[in-house]
Amino acid sequence: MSNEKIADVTRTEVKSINRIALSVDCVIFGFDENQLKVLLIRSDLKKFKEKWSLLGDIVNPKEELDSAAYRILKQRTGLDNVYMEQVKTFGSLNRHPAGRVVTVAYYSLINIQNHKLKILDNELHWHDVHDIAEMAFDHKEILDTSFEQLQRRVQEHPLAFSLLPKKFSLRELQNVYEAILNTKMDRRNFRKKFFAMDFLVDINEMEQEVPHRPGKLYNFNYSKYEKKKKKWVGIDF
Amino acid sequence: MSNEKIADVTRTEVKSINRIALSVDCVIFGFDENQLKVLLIRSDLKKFKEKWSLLGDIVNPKEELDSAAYRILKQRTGLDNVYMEQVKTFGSLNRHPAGRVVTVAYYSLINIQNHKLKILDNELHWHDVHDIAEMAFDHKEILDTSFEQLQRRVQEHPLAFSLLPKKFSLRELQNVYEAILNTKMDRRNFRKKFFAMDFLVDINEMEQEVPHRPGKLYNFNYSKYEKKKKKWVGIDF
DNA sequence: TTAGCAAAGTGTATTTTTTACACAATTGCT
DNA sequence: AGCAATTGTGTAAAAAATACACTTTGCTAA
Repeated sequence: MSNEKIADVTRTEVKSINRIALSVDCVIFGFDENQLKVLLIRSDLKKFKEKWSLLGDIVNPKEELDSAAYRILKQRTGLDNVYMEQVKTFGSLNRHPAGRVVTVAYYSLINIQNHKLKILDNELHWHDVHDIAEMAFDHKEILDTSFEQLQRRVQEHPLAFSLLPKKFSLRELQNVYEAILNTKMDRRNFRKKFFAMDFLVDINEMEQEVPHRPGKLYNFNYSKYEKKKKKWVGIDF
Repeated sequence: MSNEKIADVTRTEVKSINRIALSVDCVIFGFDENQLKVLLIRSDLKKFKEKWSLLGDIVNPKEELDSAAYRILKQRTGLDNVYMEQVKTFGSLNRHPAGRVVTVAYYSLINIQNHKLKILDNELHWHDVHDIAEMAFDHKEILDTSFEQLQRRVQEHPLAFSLLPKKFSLRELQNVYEAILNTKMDRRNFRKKFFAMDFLVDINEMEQEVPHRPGKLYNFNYSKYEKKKKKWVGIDF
């Protein structure tokens, strides 16, 4: 076969015998109790009973891939306007017991506080990313790949803010980085770096109801960031 | 729909009506005349006549995605054992005139000298990556995305060597980085950096038939690299 | 009210990494 | 023999990353 094969069918269609079931799987990350969490559902496949799986669904032939991923996210979390990124496509012949199902993996970052307001499905649970041994299908591999991609991307793009409320303290921000990168950072150097980038806006509010000196709250200024992306300094403590 | 839908069909199959044609497209990079090149074929679709397209084909339902990509590469270049990496999956509803065809993009890096020995198809041509305006389908977008991924990855992994013969001079190596990253680098600092990493093996040979002082030739020591990956220093001149 | 706790906030010195830069040596060519 | 082209080499300056400790603030509980 060669790519003329596609060409031949221009006026007809790709032979139906060559079609393959396509799904999307969403790795939904959240941040709570200073841990990076992932939203999973209890698998109801007999084969995988008691295992957890990612949130996914078959892609409709008339549906964009990204739309399918957003649809699932919306369905499961009630959330809109969420950071989402394609990770990789997994297509092992035997990855799904129902036959050949190729899946396109996405990860997304949500503010878990928002989500808590709308728990739609009590088979859904947040799991500590580092505390997951086995999963259904090849979902552990998908999760691992997504997590690695997140670790890489968070060092070069302002993703951490998607996991936090609009107002956050520097400590919370640092906690996100420490949770994702699984490291400890120096508080002073962390602050220095972020203030030097100059994308944080001091909103003149303080943390409330903390049993110690409250920290200042900040916003992330996305539009300023868009204008001077160049100035983003790698977070690689 | 929810992911129970997949579950329901465990013992049957994903409904055939939901299946989608799946293809792979290969972005095959080579390095020649100090330029980064990409191997394209003249599209024979009427709609895209006179446009160039990537090398691709439909994925057989019983074929792994990676295998399909390797199959195309082998067919078109005669080459085996080539560096290849999945880039992203493109699935716009109208990206292909034959109907819904979702395509998984791969890029690969080959030593163009090897390939020259086996030009199998005279509709194939090497194009300067920066000298491509329009392409068939959404292939320009796929090429751009792949090129950007290559630019990112080459700074963190020893990919450049895949574009060169086994024996190469430091000047050739630097030329690869300069071509991919589209920059000029300082020769002394470049040499310093690579020698510090200590993965180059001086094979005690010199360039032949150059009209000036010949440079030393080196191998890249992959096994040493595998052992101490940590020591790879980002190439970000 | 006050003492103690917990975390916020802050600056400097040291080390490491990156960058800038110029001249002698080698080979092929005429 | 001299020229052209490119290799090979070291050091100093600048920039970035790291290490590190004390004072301040607000809350809590005696």
